[in-house]
Amino acid sequence: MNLDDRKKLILQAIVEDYISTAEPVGSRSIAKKPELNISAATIRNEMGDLEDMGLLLQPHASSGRIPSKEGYKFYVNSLMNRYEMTAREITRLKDELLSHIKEMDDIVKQVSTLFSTHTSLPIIGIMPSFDRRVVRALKLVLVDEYTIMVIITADMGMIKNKLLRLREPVSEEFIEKLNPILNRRLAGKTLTSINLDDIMEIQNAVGVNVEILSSVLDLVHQAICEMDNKEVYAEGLTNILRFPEYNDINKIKEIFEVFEDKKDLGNLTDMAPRGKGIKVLIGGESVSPKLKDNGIVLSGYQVSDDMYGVIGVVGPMRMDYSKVVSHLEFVSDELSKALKRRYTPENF
Amino acid sequence: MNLDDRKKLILQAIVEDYISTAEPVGSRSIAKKPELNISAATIRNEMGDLEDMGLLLQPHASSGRIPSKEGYKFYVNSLMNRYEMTAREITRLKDELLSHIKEMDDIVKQVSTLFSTHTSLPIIGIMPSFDRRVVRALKLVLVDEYTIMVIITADMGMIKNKLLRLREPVSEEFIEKLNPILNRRLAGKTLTSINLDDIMEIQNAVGVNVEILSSVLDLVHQAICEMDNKEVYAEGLTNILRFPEYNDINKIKEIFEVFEDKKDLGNLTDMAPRGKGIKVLIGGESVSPKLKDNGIVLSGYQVSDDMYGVIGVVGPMRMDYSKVVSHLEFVSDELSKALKRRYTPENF
DNA sequence: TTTTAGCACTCTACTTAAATGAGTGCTAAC
DNA sequence: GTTAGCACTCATTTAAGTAGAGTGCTAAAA
Repeated sequence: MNLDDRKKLILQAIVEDYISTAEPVGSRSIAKKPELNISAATIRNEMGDLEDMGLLLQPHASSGRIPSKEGYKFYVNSLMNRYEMTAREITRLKDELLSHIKEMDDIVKQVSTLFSTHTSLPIIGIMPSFDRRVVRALKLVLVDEYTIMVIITADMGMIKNKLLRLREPVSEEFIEKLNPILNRRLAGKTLTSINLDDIMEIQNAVGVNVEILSSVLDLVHQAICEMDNKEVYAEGLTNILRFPEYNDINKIKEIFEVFEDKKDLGNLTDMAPRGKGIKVLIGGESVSPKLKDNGIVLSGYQVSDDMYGVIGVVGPMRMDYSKVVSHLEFVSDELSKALKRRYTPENF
Repeated sequence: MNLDDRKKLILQAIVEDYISTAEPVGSRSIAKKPELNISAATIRNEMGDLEDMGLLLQPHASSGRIPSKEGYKFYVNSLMNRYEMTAREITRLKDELLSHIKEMDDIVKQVSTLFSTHTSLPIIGIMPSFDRRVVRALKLVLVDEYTIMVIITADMGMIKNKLLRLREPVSEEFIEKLNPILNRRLAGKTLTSINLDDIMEIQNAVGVNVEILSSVLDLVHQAICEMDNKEVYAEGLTNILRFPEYNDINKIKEIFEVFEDKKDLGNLTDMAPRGKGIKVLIGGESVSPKLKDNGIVLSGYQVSDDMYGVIGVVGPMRMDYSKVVSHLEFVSDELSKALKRRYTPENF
């Protein structure tokens, strides 16, 4: 798509006007801007061209124009000015984040909540997936005679645990015998690479007490599988209700359903940039058809080279991308830093 | 409040009509009912009386009547017929519950979700509070040199755990020394009764290694405090949007805010009946002012004599209390049974 | 060739008025 | 005490008219 400078200026003016007013933009209101010294009639002609090119839409014959999906995309990719956060804003945001984060284990959820109040927009936070982690140690603890806790320590200091309830009692000695075997066989593997074969092998290696061993191992395997589920937080959804595009109850229903189920939101992991950087989705149909009229600004945050989570801002398609992008960039960066600090080996 | 039989019949008819239609009820539509053989004019007179008594309201001068808050209360307490679930319904509900519950630890959340789809109403589930539990054992496990896991086993087979991240490394021996001391001092106490004094006492009793001990003990204390937070689940809130009373965006905002924050919902614990039985709240202002126009049907479910959680159904004040009450009673009962089965000592 | 002023035309949103109808309250008769 | 009848009220719907924002097109100006 190639536009001359004047068309670009006009498109930009229309998009920004529409973003801030939510009303279709007419030629006159653009002509009034002092920085553009063009008559309304000329702008009308240009608008007609932009519409032909698919960048603008006319809700009805005698109304102003609104940006089309393509129009937003072009704006975000080529026209949008970078919003520079003021020193004030930076301080405020930093304060908000730092002063309210209580527990490190819960940091992604908390940052999502705080950032949601900050932006008055819904925020989605996805925990880094555990699956690429290399198992450092696996510990079975006998809690009571029918209950074992599996504690998996992976690299980066990630720790997960799970309770196993058994049908038959086990003894302390059994656990103590099993522990070194499990560790010898599983340490050094990534969680995803541990499969039933490994488990079977261990079973064969031990030989004794087969019946109970197999049920324990089966549960360990289940536990491992469950652990690589990524957790998805969705915070501050009610904020979306302040937008006039959510005057319609069916729209409200749709978006709340997506956020209630959360399953589709997991798809965002594949769409966010791995390392630094921001991705803007104009229309979230690739996440869920119900998000087709939304804009989503995504960022990956990093804990280590091969471990990243996702944090994203959801709004109507008509959202202040420029501002959201800078703020999200900042938050995502702070989050990465905090997590790196937390999970860097030196800190252990 | 004393009503003659005819007034009762009329009030009941009005409430039930309004519950199913959401439209103000006129004298004629009541007069048409064959079981009442009274003319519309008479009914008008009676309606006037019922309005004077504060049981009915007239939205505007020439409209039909709707039940007032008092009207609903009277209906629920004195007029409502018990809804008997059909065999079909019972089978269906049982199937739904049994076939979908995967993990016992998560049962309350899952039952809430399932029951919410079943009733097409929002469900609130509150986990039994841990605070009355008597500590049976407390186990510190060294996960890595900077990380300890506290596992608390209480009576009824309840188990909770928490990670403690330390600033200084600790040794295996230290943990092994601490474990029996902690157990000796804390076992047999209820979680709420464990306070800083106990912790201080232990610290004095040990004496050595004071600095690190105090931070460990401090964290243990924190962990214990955190554990008696009751978890609140709120599932299927979007279901509320199908009611015409939620055509108003501000109403939607209000109720979603309550459910998003969840803090106020914790108040429900004090309002639910302890043992068997159902409590109906007409207007939830005692929970949160934002729920003043809602009806809430509550039930306690029991794990043991002194351990109960809450499950409740939220709807508009105009909801089918009769049906909801029976279904909730049934579900709450099943939940109690399942939990008792799970947490009964014989099963360990 | 490009830009602009002018004007007729279109379409929505708002206002006003009238018609509809559900439902009441009151009165008088049963 | 009950009921039929009737005048009255008020929300809702329908229709018509108006205002206003904005366009597209044409013809003149640059």
